[in-house]
Amino acid sequence: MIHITLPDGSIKSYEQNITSYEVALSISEGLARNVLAAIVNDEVWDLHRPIQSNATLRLLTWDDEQGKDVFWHTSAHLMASAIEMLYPGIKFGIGPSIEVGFYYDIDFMDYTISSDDFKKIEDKMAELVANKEKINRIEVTKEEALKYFKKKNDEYKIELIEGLEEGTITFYKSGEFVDLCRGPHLPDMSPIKAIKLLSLAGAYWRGDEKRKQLTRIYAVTFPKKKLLDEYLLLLEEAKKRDHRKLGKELELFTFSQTVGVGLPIWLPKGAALRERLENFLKKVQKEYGYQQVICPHIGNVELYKISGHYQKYGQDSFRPISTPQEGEEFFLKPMNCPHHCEIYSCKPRSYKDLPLRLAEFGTVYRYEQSGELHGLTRVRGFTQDDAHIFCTPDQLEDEFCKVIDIILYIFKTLDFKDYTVQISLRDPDNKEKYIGSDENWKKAEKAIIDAVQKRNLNAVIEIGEAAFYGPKLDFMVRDAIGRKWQLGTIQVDYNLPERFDLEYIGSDNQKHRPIMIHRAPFGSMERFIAVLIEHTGGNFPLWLAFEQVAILPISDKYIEYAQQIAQQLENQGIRVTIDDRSEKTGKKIRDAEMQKIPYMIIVGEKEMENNTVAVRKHGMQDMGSMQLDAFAQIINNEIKNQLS
RNA sequence: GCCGUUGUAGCUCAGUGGUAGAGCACUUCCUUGGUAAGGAAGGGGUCACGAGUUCAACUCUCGUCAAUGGCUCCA
Repeated sequence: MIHITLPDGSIKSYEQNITSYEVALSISEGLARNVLAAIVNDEVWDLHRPIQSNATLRLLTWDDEQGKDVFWHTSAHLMASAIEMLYPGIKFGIGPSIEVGFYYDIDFMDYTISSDDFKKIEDKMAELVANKEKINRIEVTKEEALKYFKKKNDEYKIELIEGLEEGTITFYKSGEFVDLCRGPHLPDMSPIKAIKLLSLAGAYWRGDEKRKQLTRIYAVTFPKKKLLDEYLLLLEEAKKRDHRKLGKELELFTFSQTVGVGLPIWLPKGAALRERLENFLKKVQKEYGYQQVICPHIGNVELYKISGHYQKYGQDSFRPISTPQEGEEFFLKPMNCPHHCEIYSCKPRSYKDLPLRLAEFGTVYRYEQSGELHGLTRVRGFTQDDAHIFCTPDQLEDEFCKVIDIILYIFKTLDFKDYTVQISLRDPDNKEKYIGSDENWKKAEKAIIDAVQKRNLNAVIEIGEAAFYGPKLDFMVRDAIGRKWQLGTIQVDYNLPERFDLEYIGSDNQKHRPIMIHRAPFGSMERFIAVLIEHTGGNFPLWLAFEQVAILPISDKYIEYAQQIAQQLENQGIRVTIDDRSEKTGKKIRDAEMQKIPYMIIVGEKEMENNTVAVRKHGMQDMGSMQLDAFAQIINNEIKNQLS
């Protein structure tokens, strides 16, 4: 007999070689129906793998991330199996599960494939599911494994196997399809009830742009048809919220091929939105002791040689511009920090001046590969809500914490309730990618970790994700429909102060080196607004809306009354537009709704007589009539609540 | 930058080897209407750009540019 410890702490006795599936069955039939895999002693196992000695066991279902993982990983095999039957002789790269769904990288050899073929593949997959093919785990030696794939002439799998250690290698076989795989997998394909191939893309073998490009097929599967329908609905919703689409419809920004690719142009409504966000942040920063500065858009090459950016990025930047007479070279400003270092060093600094917090909405220009450009989220010219804090070592942690507070306050105000935090550290095995001494890196990394602990943030640590000059703390938010976006960033930097030879006189009358914090709560205005558009679906909070109230006179006779009302609201700082077209009320309402104007007020005979307004809120029905003052108070209260 | 897809009116899209269409938007006129589209008329396109094939190209071929889905990259 062996003892199995379950997650609730209970211990049950079973015959040796019992499987997780049998344990599930012994608990309840329903559980056995839903269980997908199991965690045996912290390792994910197949359900039918015998357990030989005492163990802890956690059964995985669709509700567990790891359960989904197994489900999708098995689905990847299912897809590969179907594709191999349809296109014999093709070769397979890798086929992992991803956050939602899975993909498989395939070398289609001489076949051409397009999304028109998806139906055919889906049908074949469904056919294999209907066969209830068992999936078997087979243990082989490395030699056997190599022999199998050499016979198949699959150089990708051969390369993968060659990279593995000597010893047992596992294959998984379902029907005729055999794949190199660590597993685990579902016992058979039958739980896969809904299948959808999503897209087709090129992907370099092993992510290396010098190697062959394979065809990647993205797909998703579910244990219930309903879940697939929900997911497809979510994708549709995401399309509706796409900031590129809404940006056009709401006239926020545009792109012009003549101006240049990746260079957004802000239209009046978008510019107003951006300005409001900037003013909001400026006000917060002022309270936190920041001072605004302004720097030019270009900087002498020398500046970037000092900062180290020239050596690191000079070749990948826009080419320098030069003066006609002297031939001096200038770069378009790719970041603000070197300029801010020059501001620091424009006069001697005392410890009494620190912390010095310099903020700038600095527009920067970076050469991004053409294939990378995407709406407002990846552009060649953008404005950072940048600031650099110069402080003493003693002040570092406190300053860092204050920056965290600003970022969290912004998230709260803009209704990003769900966020995660990532600490990005240096890859210690790849030190040549970074500049600066080991000692400084250690200090900087410790400062971040300490601040995160002090603010009780639940952060994940990523090795090798640091900037080349220092470690950083990144904030990711989840938007209203569950997608993750990277926004704010805070970075500790010991290197630039050294490179620019920044100093302050301490209380000991000695020279000391300040530490620098780079930080941008929004990241960039462009990117942040893109995320805000998708988060809100274009329904901006009242305080940010371009027009807060649309006044809709029922007919021309009431335009004058509408103008009186507009004047009174404008006197209170409320942004108003009057729709004085000779259209019917239904049409005016429809247009105001589509423009996502937060409030409409409809005025006609009744309102004019009683000196009232009929209010309608965006996305809602008629809210009835009220005095203008009462309405203005609703607006003002709503704004006050949003900004509190 | 690489691979795939796409490019027709301001927007969303149909269409054909014989020099182009719809809806919305726009202009004008009629209508003065009470909670998501009132009616009529009109203007608007070198069918992304450049070459080639053809009697003839918006349509077929090649190239360029751009958009787009990914990959690589991201101070």
